[in-house]
Amino acid sequence: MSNKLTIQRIAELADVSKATVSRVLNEYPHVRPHVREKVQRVISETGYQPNNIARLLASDRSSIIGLVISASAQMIFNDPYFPALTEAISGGAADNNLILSLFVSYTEKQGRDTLKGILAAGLLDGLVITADHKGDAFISQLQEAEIPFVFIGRPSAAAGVNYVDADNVKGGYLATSHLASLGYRRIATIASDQNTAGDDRIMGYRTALRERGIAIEEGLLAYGDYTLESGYAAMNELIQRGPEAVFVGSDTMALGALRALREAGLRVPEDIAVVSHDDLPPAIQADPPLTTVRQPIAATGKMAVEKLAQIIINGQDHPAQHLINPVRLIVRASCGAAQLSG
Amino acid sequence: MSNKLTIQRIAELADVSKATVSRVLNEYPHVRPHVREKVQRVISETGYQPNNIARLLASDRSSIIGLVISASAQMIFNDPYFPALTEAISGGAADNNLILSLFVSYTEKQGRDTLKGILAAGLLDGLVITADHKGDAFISQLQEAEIPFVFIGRPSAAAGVNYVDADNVKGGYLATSHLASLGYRRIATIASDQNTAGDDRIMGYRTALRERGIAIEEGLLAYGDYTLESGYAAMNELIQRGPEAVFVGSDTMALGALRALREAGLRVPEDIAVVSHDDLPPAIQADPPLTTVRQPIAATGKMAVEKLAQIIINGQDHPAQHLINPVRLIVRASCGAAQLSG
DNA sequence: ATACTTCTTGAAAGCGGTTTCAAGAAGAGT
DNA sequence: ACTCTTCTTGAAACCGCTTTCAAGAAGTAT
Repeated sequence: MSNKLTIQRIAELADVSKATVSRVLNEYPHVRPHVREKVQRVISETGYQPNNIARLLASDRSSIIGLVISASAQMIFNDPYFPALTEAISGGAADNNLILSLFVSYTEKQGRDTLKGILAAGLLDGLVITADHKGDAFISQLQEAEIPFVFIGRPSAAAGVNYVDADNVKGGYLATSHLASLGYRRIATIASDQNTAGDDRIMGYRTALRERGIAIEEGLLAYGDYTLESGYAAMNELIQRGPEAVFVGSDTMALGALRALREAGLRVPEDIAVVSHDDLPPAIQADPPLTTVRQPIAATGKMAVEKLAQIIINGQDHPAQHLINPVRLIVRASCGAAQLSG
Repeated sequence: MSNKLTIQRIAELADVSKATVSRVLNEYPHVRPHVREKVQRVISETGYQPNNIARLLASDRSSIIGLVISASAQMIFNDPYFPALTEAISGGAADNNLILSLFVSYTEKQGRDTLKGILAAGLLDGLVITADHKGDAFISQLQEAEIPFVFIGRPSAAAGVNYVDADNVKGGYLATSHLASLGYRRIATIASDQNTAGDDRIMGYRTALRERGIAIEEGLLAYGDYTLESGYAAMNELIQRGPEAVFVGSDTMALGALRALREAGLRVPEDIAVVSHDDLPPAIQADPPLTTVRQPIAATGKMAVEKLAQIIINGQDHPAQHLINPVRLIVRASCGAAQLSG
């Protein structure tokens, strides 16, 4: 309604055909420089903005991608991970001239329904999927719909699926090795068995211990679901086992672990060292500040969108790509390293 | 591409014209029940889904609404407020058959640019705007574009603007009155002067004190920006003044305040009582659990979308509506009430 | 010059719906 | 039985842009 200008009007003003205006708009070759300039002048003078909808209809592309977040409410609201990721993806979409639509669901079943609706509507060019569960149920649905998609976080059935992930094995390895190198031997871990990130971090943990010839004591492995509460509960369990150090699978769970330790009268790092994972704001705010494995969330989000944009334009590549982002250890006070060296 | 079915094909199968199929699709009257059923049968048998884009082009409506979040990264990542709100709006959009697009910006200037892009693209039917600043700059831009919009949180220039907000004055009033009724006299507050929510809560605070005949001591007012850190800093300032109680403008800032108190060796609620605002998860997780004013974030988000949907369909109403959601006090341990009564 | 290519360009045919318009069918009133 | 309304319905125009196709213009090789 605000936009009375159509391509037809511009064509008239520039004294060419609609087709030529369209060519200029889409930067096609085969337009004489002289004509191209004239059209561009008219466009900028009038402030003409092509109608996207019409464009989409004619070109069979919407430039809208969806971000599907399927995770428990607990997790979405208490761990800054999802906000951080969402923000990165939002920015990435803007950079790629894509509109980002957001779909949030709390359970796997709800996620499937949401997805069904999205796919049926057929408005989206592609999807970025991220879930706190293994989410394989989504994959067949997506593949059937033949819509381009990229996962964030490796799905457990990853064959043929494009995904972007952090190097979680390395993350668990770095954290654990760091603790081991500081001389700790009884190193516990609080991980998650809900998704592959948790599995991978445990694998890194095991590898690090094995490499150092430290026997793995299954009683030193506890599980949480990324919430502060679960970290608290898991730590309380572990305390019985008298660990010297603990690698916690997320900053938020580490906050819970710290609370459990404080209540038990244990000092960090003097009585027990803590290293966590993610390096989100809580890590710095914690008392003591957490030594943690930094995960490049912003880069991950951006890469996912870029990969998706590329698939949308060029078609799926074979084989599917698995993009793994490097992680690195950020040393703060909770591991006791500063204390030892200082 | 997956969808080879067109309205034309359905028309052929049902042995009617495209126009009639369209009428059935849009639930228009003047179609014989018998014909309507036949068409519906064909539609459900084939699983036909009308092409949205085409629909939009023809009907000049996109069914896409935007959510513009303009707030500092600090705030978006550290306060569950925005995730909670986003989730509610996402759900509300789904309920109203609207697609939600997300736009995040960190600064007011960036927000204006984002908005400019959105408006120029002309793809959206309406916008929900929420900002941590007073954000009035957006309003003229929106009004010029003649796009329907609803604010969440009262903009300072609210005339003629539809908005949904919590009853912040009441929030400040309830919190402060509660503390006063428990016998505290030197009641401090940590508020924000960045947005109207903060202003309103302070107003409620002042009113409550005035009503009880408690003199207002300007030194007992400190300011924060909704981050944990700012709550910590503000509390440290206030400690000098020896308050008996403090009303903190958000749960997250209260967490910071609690830390400052703990470090100062003050016990909550024995040495100083704390009441906060929002009742988001941190309030329960805090130690001690926070007495806080519950703000119906989910309802607010939902109402905003519904209001927007209504404006999109029926046009702007005059005068603009201001929807204020009630708040209520949730009593937990941090105010000392339980202790007194138990 | 002549015959081919290669460029440029506009006309027109979509894209898949919605909406207008007119006409035939059915119902109402006298 | 006849006229005037009100229902139903299909044909066709239209939404605003992209893309195909064909033709005229320009450039090149003989």
